[in-house]
Amino acid sequence: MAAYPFGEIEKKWQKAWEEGQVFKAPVRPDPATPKFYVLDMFPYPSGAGLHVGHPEGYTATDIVARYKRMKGFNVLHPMGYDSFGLPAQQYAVEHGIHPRITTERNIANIERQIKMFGFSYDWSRRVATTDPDYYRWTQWIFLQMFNAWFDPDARKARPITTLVEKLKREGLSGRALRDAVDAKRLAYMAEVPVNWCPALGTVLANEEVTNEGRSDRGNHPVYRRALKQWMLRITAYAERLVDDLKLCDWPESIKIMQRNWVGRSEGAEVEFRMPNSECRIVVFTTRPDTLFGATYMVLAPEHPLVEKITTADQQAAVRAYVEQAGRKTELERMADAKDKTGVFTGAHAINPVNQQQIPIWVADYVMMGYGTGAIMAVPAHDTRDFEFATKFKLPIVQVVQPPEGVDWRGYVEDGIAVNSGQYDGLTTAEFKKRITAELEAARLGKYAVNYKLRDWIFSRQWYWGEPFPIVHCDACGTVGLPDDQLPLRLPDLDDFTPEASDDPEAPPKPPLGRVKDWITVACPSCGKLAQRELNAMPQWAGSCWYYLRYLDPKNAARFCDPEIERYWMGPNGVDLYVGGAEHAVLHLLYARFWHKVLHDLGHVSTAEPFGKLFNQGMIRSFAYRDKRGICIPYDKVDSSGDKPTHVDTGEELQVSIEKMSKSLKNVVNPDDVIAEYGADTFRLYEMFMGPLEASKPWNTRDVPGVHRFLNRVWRMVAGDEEHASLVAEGAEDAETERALHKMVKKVGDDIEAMKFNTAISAMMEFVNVVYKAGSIAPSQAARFLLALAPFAPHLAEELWQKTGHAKMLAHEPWPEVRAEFLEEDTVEVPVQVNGKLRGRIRVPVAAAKEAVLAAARAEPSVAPHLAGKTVRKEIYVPGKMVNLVAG
RNA sequence: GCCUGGGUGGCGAAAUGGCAGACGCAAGGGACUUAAAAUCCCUUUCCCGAAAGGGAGUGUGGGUUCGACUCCCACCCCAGGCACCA
Repeated sequence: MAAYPFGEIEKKWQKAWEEGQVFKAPVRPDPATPKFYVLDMFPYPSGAGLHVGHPEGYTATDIVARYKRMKGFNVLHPMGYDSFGLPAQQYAVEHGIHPRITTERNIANIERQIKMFGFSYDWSRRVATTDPDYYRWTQWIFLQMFNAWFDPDARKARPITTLVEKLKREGLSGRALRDAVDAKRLAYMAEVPVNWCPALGTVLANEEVTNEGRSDRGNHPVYRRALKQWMLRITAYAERLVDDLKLCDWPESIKIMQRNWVGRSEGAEVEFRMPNSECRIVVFTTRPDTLFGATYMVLAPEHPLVEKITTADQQAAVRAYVEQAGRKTELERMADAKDKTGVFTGAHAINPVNQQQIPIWVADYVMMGYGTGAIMAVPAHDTRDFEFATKFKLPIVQVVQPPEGVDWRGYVEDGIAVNSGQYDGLTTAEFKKRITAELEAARLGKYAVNYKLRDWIFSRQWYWGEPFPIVHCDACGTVGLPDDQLPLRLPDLDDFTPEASDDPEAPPKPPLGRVKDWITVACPSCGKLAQRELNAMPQWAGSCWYYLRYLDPKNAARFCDPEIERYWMGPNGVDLYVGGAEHAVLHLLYARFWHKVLHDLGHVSTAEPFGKLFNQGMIRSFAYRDKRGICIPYDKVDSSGDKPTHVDTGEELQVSIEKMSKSLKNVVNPDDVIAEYGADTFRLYEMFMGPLEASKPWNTRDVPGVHRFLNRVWRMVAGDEEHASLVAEGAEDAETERALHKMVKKVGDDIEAMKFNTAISAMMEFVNVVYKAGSIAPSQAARFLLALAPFAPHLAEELWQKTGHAKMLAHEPWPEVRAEFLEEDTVEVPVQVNGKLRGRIRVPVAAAKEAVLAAARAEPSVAPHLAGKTVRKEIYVPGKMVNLVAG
């Protein structure tokens, strides 16, 4: 395909933009100029480099950034790297290469790739989470949390000193005071059950554990085990994380996912007493109205009361069960969900509403981590209790009357109370309200809210993460480093392997523990020898606040200057944040949490970090399989016929659309596409494929289509050996001018609405109009180039220069749209008879209804359909449609 | 099981109460060329028909409306998320 010289042009303008610092945002912006902060989710610099999914979001934000600059905004459009993490750590373990080296290498490669696309990033603001100048402030924010507590009265975080004062006033001092304070910090240590993999020597996240209860990497056994870990008190923010979603202009589906993740539910805590025992079992229930139907109770295997209440003759069975349950990972417990197991403790509890004695069981379908770790079981109206009761032959008592024709067994919706004494006849809602109030009055229960959300396990036993700025001192306890000792740098190391062990009970030995001259340090508080914290932070840490560092990346005195923060973040935070939906919950929830802590402590001005969020869809691609199910690479597929066939054997192949992956041999490499067609074509293709939010398949066959369009633009403006340019002085044509205004308006509106695919088709239509007309005036060509520039910036700049403009177009104003060019004198109106299209009439825009209807009835293609019928109803939607209802 | 999206030509898609298939790909035809590539022009939802024209048509079945791809009800299929959360 003969093509415009994209390779040369793209290099030329990328160099010009970089050397001219064309996209550098002002360091001290003028508050009078409106701002726009458009942000991409920064990538993890993996060894595989960019895939075609990355530039999809980056192109979209680049279009918006370039457009907003032309509209007169100060645009902040930065890029950086989320460079701590497990892959570099594992690579280091396997190849003995320092993760810093591989990380630097990978960043260099991915940055080279990103720069090929000509994105208008302000590279002077680049950050990497592994830079000591960056993680210094990650550590500083951690210390902010360590030195803060959540004041339930103020519903916000406050400095820990306010708690110390308060507790002192209450008479605490010494060790007791310290323990009480430590237990309330936003960053605290606690013994929690974790997925412990002794062979890897680290704790694993749930998603790193397979269904078989083994490690995703290496297939080593994983055990459930209680270990002392750093925790962040995100649960204190559960309510605000849900409530403040109303401030976020986000896709509703993402908000729903976040709400579900936090999982707020309202109900009551109810206390069950036991005969002949002081023990009391507190349960959480969302259905206090079903108390009369509670026929047994269940404790989680880890529940502290299990041991105390189990009777002698059940001791052995309960112990065996608890021990076996403890060995299962959370995932195994879920896998066994269908088949309920459990053991009777021999003990009974008293149902507070009817004084009945009901048996207490232990079963692993009750989780220690949710509610109180104990439930009242109402088998008639809870699916799980129903299954359990059926299996173990426990009584099932109806207490809710479902609507006519619905079986009450297993009915879990609302209904009318029955078999509930004085409460019979109440609706579920009324009953809940009354019983909760009465339990509260009798001191047997209270209104309660529970969340699925758990506190965030924040430590990892690996090397390649931010070190905790913490020392452990025998005399002073856990002490944060003073600011002047930050950053606490990662010490160098030759062997990154966490100490592996076959013994699941052996204590963790993080790799940092081997750096003998690093681990001991003078306690910042008392000066005696103390031990550094040996764990490192998880990968999420650095990405929780990077959008703030971009604002003021070189500031050595603060994480960000407050005045600069107010300018770029006000009033609603980041104006546009684009990334994949895979971060819908964790990254976005964690970042919101950190932001709220910083907000409470007065360090940032907004309640929410990301005002508007947009999720790009996943780009997948075709995968071809032969009869045996073996994947065939693209260069072995012949798709010239009706059905794809194998180039060598001619065998017909099965096509499917899948995620790109090496094993499916369907990965498209951006480098190859750019080499063949150029970056502008790549950008345009990804934006033209379909709506940004939709998941769609990459189809290499379609790429030449947009490339052809760019060639047409080139020839239209510059011509080539065989074709003269269509630009001609004095070619101002009214039709072209009208088409141009219409196009500019549509492109502008579509960019604002993130509908890039239809913006591109509008530009294609305009070029088709010009080719039909045969010429275009210079001023029209110039305005067309301005509209094209956000999408295909290299080509636009080159043609802009070729048409005699000395200054770059990057900061030219967006072309003006004038209403008089959008209006037409006459309009074509379709005419329907009984809702069926029969003809079209052309009428003046302002024509009266009667005149239009008369013209419609008279239209030759319409009249025959009315012959012999009475027109019963006439509808005219001005400028849109006529419908004649006849019978 | 629950919660989100989505299902429109041979393919990617457009239209979100008012002309279904814009724009692009692929395919077919034509022009240019010794030829090919590139380029330009035309055709292209399906069925009946030589044509004019007619009929059907947006996953399936109902409904609301003068009018439904669009709104409502039920169902089927695909993708993503959650999943013993009491």
